[in-house]
Formats: sequence, structure tokens, C-alpha cells
Amino acid sequence: MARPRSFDPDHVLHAAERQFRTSGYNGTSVDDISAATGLGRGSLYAAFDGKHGVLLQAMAGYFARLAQGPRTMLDGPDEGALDRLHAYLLRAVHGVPLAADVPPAPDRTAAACFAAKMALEIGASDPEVQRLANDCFSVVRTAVAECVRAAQRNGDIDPDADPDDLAYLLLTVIRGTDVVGAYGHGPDRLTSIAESAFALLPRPRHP
Amino acid sequence: MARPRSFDPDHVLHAAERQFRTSGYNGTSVDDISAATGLGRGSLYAAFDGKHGVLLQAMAGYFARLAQGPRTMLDGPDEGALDRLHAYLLRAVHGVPLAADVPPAPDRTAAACFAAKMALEIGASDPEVQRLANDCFSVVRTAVAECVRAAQRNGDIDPDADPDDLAYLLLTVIRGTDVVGAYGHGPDRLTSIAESAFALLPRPRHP
DNA sequence: GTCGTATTTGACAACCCGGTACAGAACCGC
DNA sequence: GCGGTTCTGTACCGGGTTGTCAAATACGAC
Repeated sequence: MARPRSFDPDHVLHAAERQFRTSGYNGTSVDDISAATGLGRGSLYAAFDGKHGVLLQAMAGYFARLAQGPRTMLDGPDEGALDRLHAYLLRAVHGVPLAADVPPAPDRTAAACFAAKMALEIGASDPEVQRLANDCFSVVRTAVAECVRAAQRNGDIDPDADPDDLAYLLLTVIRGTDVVGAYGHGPDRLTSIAESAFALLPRPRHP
Repeated sequence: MARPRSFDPDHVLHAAERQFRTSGYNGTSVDDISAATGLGRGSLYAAFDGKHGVLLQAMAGYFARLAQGPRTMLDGPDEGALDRLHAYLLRAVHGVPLAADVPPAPDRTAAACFAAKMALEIGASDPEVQRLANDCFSVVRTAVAECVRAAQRNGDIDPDADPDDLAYLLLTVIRGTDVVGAYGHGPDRLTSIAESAFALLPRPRHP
């Protein structure tokens, strides 16, 4: 028996995430978050324990959304695994959508991986952020490696290649496109890079 | 006939760069720069026009050092071009040295490309920084593409491959390792990624 | 309807930041 | 030695930032 909170935590965290992505962590003030979310300072502190708490919870929500992508796009039968991998790589360069019904990249500014941006900005001095970011990386990397194994079983990728190494490489390319995008290059260039990476995947030798 | 400045501008810019790399732009205060360089606020403002001016000049100095690497490591005869490319990629994941006699990466924190870090943090709202960062990218990318062409002439890389596309891809991998490094992965992992990328370069078909 | 509880709101104090102004010091040319 | 000019260090100012608090508010249980 008490007053219920009058806001949707997910909506608040999305708005905060957008703010962090566009202005960075240190470039975002509590007032900015307050304005972006409509919540007062007091409510923000009570519900999320301040700026840092908002960041951690926003990253946790991002992790959940991020992990959804590989699950729906990469899992499946061995047949077609290579095509699924191809489709996933092409989409991954455009970022992770804020919600299921929101297009992935409203502006390129906020297209870069949220976790990657935070890890580069403050990960070195914030182990918790670094760990969360690496979790984001690991969950996708594991899924990609599994998809590579599936493609290998289907005879579409050289069975001698190490699937984990390939997954590391492919994900490194994806993260690299975040940086290249920050340089000002357009989506077509990033897509081209992803295509090049895919094209170089080791095919099985035809005897 | 006047008092000469009592500091070495290069040394000051190096110290400022290190500070920016470890704390980010918005995470670094003028007092931090003052402490790191030993200069007073007044001198800093007179010589470099404040925090933003320090950043721009530090990035310009970084650009000069960055451009030196490819020139000394990639240029040369067609014979051995592939080996030079290999050596360059392996070194590039360890970062750009602050000075010629300083080892490249004292700590992994500051190993990520300075330009990439700044572009991701403030490039979206600071066109000048974005342009400078992209210049850093372009100068290396051009050199790598030229080295790829040399390797193609020497018969070490598939002549049908587009050297510019390959250069984009390789440099994207290098930038991606900055992010992966920020996740906490060690130099051995980053080296492994670079090796994987190199191993996947398209070799000429043996008829 | 009334009461208790949790949320909300707005304001507040302490602090930090960037940029400037000013006084003192150091150096070079003469 | 001496003057002029530039550099150096420090104090200062307006503005912005963070974290907290007390009063006002809204809702549900009884």
C-alpha cells in the first residue's frame, strides 16, 4: 500500500542510453539524463542510484537486447548457417536496435556498440563497466563461433579453420566498423567492409 | 628580445596526450593537464589556447608519429611487401609509440589509437576532431593499400582482389583490436586476431 | 473516507570546471 | 647594467555539477 512509480524503467533506461551514446559518459550530466527521461533528480537517485547506476542498468538492458540478435538470427540448422552468418554480419554493422520495433540506427552517431563506447571511454578505470562490456562481446562471439561450427559441419567453411579464432576476427571487424563509422564513413562503406570480411572466410578446398 | 619559453612543447603535448588517452577528453580537466605537464594554467592557455587547443595540437602530433610507421615499415620493393605488411599488422595492434625511443605500449590502457578514442568520444559533436581522426585513418589506409598492390605485383596476393577494400578491412581489424583491448583482452589475443586476419588474405590461385 | 507509505518535486549546499586578469619573474639586446 | 618584452604562477569569477533533503503528492489498503 503505497504510491506506485509513475514511469516505465525500461523507457527511462532507453532514453538514458541514447544520451550516453551521443554524449559519452563524462559528457552527460545528471540534468541531461533528467531532461531526456523526464524524471527529477531525486527520482533518478532513488530508482537507479545516480548516474553510474543508470549506466550499469542501461548496459545490462543493452546486453539483453544484444544477446537477442544472435539467438534469433544465428541459431538454426547447419544448412544455411553460412547465409545466416552473412545476414547477421551485414546487420551488425548497423547497430543494435533500442527496441524490437525501432529501426536499428536512427542516426549513425548512436549506431556504435554502446558497450564498446563505454569500454573505450571509461572501461580502463571502471572494472564493472569493462566486465559488462566484455560480457556483451563474449555472448555474441560465442554465438558466432557456434554458427561457424554449423557452417563447417555443412561443408561451407574450411573444417581446418579454428571457429573461435574466426569468431574473434569477425567480431573484431564489426567493432572496428564502429570506429570507422565514428570517422564519418557512411553505412555503405561499413557494409562493404563487412562484405569483404565475409568474402575472405576460408572455404573448404575443392579437391 | 624577450623571455623564451621554458618548456618543450612536444613534451607537453605528449603528457597531455597520455592524460587524454587514459581519462578521455571530458574526463580530463585543465588542472589534470596542468599537473601532468607541470605547466601553469596561464601558460597552457597562452601556448595552446586552452583544453581544446591542446587536444587538437596533440592529435596533430599523433598524426605525424602515426604516419611515420607505415612510411618506414611498409614502403619498399615489391619483393617482401607481404612480409612487411605482416610485420606492420602485428606491430599496429600494440599501438603507436609516444616517441621513437619509447616502447609502444607502456600500459594497455593507453594503447588504443588516440584518434580513434577521441573520434568515438567526441567526434560526433566535434567535426574538427572527427576530420583529424579520419586523416589518421586515411594516411595509414592509403599506405596499406599501396603495400597490398606491391604484394599483388609480386604475386603474393590474388590480383583480382581490390587493394583498397583489403586495406579498409585490415585497418578495420586493427581498430577493432583497440576495442577488444578495451574489453580487457591481452596482447596475445590481439596478436592472434591480427594473425588470423593476415592468414585470410586472398592468395593467388595456383593453376 | 481515511490513513500510511512510497514517490515525486524542487531547492540547496558544496564542489569542480574552464577561462581570464593581473602581478611578478626571467631573458635578450643594447 | 638596464629596458622592454614575453613567459610564468596564482587568484578570481561565473557557470555548471553532484548528491542530499524535506515537504508535497498520489495511490492503495482497510
